[in-house]
Amino acid sequence: MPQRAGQAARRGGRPRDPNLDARILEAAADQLVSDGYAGVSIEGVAARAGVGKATIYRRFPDRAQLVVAAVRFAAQFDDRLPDTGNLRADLRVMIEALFERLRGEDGLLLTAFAAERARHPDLAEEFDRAVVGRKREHLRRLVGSAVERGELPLGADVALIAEAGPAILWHHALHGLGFSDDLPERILDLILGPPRA
Amino acid sequence: MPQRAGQAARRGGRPRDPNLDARILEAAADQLVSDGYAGVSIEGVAARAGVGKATIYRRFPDRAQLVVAAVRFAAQFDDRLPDTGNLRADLRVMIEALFERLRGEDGLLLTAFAAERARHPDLAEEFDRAVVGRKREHLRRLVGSAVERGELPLGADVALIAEAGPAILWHHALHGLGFSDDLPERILDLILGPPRA
Amino acid sequence: MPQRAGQAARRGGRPRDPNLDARILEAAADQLVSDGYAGVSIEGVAARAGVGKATIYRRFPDRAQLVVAAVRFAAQFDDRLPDTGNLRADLRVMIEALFERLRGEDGLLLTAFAAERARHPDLAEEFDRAVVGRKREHLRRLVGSAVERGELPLGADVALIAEAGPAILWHHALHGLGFSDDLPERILDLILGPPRA
Amino acid sequence: MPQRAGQAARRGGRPRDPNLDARILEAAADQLVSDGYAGVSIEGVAARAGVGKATIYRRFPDRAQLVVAAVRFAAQFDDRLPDTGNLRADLRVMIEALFERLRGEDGLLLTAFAAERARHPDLAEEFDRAVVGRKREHLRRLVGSAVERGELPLGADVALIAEAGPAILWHHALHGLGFSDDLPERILDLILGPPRA
DNA sequence: ACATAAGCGAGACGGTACGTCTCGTCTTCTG
DNA sequence: CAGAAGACGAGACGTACCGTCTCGCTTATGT
Repeated sequence: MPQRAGQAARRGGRPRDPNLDARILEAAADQLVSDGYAGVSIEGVAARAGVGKATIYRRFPDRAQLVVAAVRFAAQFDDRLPDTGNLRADLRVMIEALFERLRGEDGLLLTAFAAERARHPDLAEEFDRAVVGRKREHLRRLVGSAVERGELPLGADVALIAEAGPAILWHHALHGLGFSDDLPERILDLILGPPRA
Repeated sequence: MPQRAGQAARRGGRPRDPNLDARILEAAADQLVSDGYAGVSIEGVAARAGVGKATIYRRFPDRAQLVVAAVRFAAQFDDRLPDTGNLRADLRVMIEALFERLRGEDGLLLTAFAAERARHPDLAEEFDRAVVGRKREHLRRLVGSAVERGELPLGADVALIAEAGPAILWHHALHGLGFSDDLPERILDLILGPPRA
Repeated sequence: MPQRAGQAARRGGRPRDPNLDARILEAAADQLVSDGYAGVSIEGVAARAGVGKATIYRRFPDRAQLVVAAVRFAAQFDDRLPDTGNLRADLRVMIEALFERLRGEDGLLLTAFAAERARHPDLAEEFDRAVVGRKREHLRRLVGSAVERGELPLGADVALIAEAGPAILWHHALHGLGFSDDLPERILDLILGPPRA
Repeated sequence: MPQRAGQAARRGGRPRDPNLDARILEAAADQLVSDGYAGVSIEGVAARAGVGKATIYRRFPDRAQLVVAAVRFAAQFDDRLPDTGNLRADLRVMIEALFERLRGEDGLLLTAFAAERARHPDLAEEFDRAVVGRKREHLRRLVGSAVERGELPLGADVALIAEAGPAILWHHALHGLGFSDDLPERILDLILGPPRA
């Protein structure tokens, strides 16, 4: 996200060209996918976007921030959060959404980004709060409600059940373990037990 | 691991100074922990170790290899692989080993390194083959045997059960979710069901 | 000198603020004295003068012109051009004027500027045409008239006699040779011969 | 002159490649002549010399120093100092030497350098001591001897006569006044009087 | 009175060059 | 030969200005 994004802070001066935000982020995302994080040089992005270096530095203080923004931009996290009252169904929707992301085009982007989070805890926090956190909490709520409804036994480990799906999917992504089509269903079977006949 | 490690390939001349291996790897590990992978510059390591650059390049062809070696060196992966015939017990040993590592001093080193694997597939492969792979396969074997013994139902998802523990632990480490003492046991409960009375 | 100075070219619109001319030129002259020509950045001058960059570019097409104007402004070249019919007297007036300038406060400004002329021929031309040229020609005229009047012999080297004074003074300034009080008179003695009893 | 030129300061490490000194200075001098001082960019010189930027910065701390060195390199100041006992003849030799330099290929180089001296008094001093000073003193000696020999009247202004020639020549160079063939002789006539029949 | 037109502070824009840093290779000298 | 020291070509880093170009606003003039 470009610096000074929402603030109406400007008093004078020529306004930033919003088209450039997109061109820069696209270029950065392209570079990230094709050459990895190490290949995202500011000079390269500037050249690819047809933009001066200063125009990038005006928006992003350094490479890491640029990459974070590029990830958010390229992999628009606008997923709907399901809540039908059926735990297995809701869980399946959420797990499949992440599954599709990770095995799709955004996969590389996301795993490249996952690398960055460990290095920059502040960025990680910010990203988590804005994107991942929402989903984590929703998952917890879904599982919690299921316990209240009696769909799960009373002593069920809500937190762990909510976490396990994403944990396994990310583990696959980060270790290149492959994404066969039945993976989401297998995960559901593992954490909820096999579907009742 | 230094190049030409065991081979008796040398014919004459001054032998490599073995103290330097350690000094180099320590310097690299320090650097990795304090500044992340990007902070591990060959020049920096050379300076910190009081060594010439060529002395490093003589042992490691590039940064990635040096870092892998440094991680192996710093976090000696010499864990015993348990096989008592009791799945829950064996699993507990392995999960607790990883658990202690990740929440202990080596945690930062390992997560820093895990971050980089996504960025540098070559590095990841190299590390997996040498270190992680062995354990992954042993876990699979343990679970497989349990099915054969009847300790687990016939249709049990061996691969997923073997994976779930490490996946959840790494997820905690990479997302800063905390390592309360009961986490290993909760994981066992989740993937194996609660212990039989 | 600001572009479009006298022309009544304007038909409408807000008129230029004349105070700004002075503020800009003062800022530029300050900068020139303290940091040399290389230190005169348009952005710096704009900041120091509390003015937008465009306001400068509206008046001066580029740095060189701005600096020339600043020098003229700071070291007001409004010297009277003497013509009494007595060559030695007239020459003395002109030489002493330059002498006082070079050893006085403006000396630094002028030598700093003189240094740059060699580097920036455009700047030199512009300055010569506007400032130095007038005096050079006047000096030539004075010497020429003296020949016509018979004050100097017929074969006298008018051009060289006119030049020699400034040449020697500048040589002193640029080589730090000092400005003792009798220097002007010694110069007159050299190029005109000792005064007749 | 490259930094650390004569000192035997090195204890280890690969020695500087002396060929590069020449290639760099030639490139810089070329650039200086063809595009003026402003056209001497480090990047340009590096490219033209087929050399990395660091290789230049290792030798010269900045542009100015590089240019000074290039001037010294390109315009080897090895002139002979004449002393035949005939003032006019000796003076003519020295004045013609400077004359030829200033109107020849080195002229641009030298005037560009003259600019630099004003900015960096220390460099000026060093250069003067090594190159210009020798000639200045020799000129003074020549004129002084002429007085002693009775070739000049007893009250003659030795210092000024010695100075006038270079002063006028440099004045021509710095103000682009042209170098017609008879200039040296005219200067002699002015400061010594016309040759005796 | 009110459009027209320019001046103005501010600052974004595509560029170029700066001087610094590290890469991985190479060359020399000392043990 | 190993090792330290460090030069080398390459090229990215983040900064500073260049000269041009919008912005929203202010200030005259000319109808």
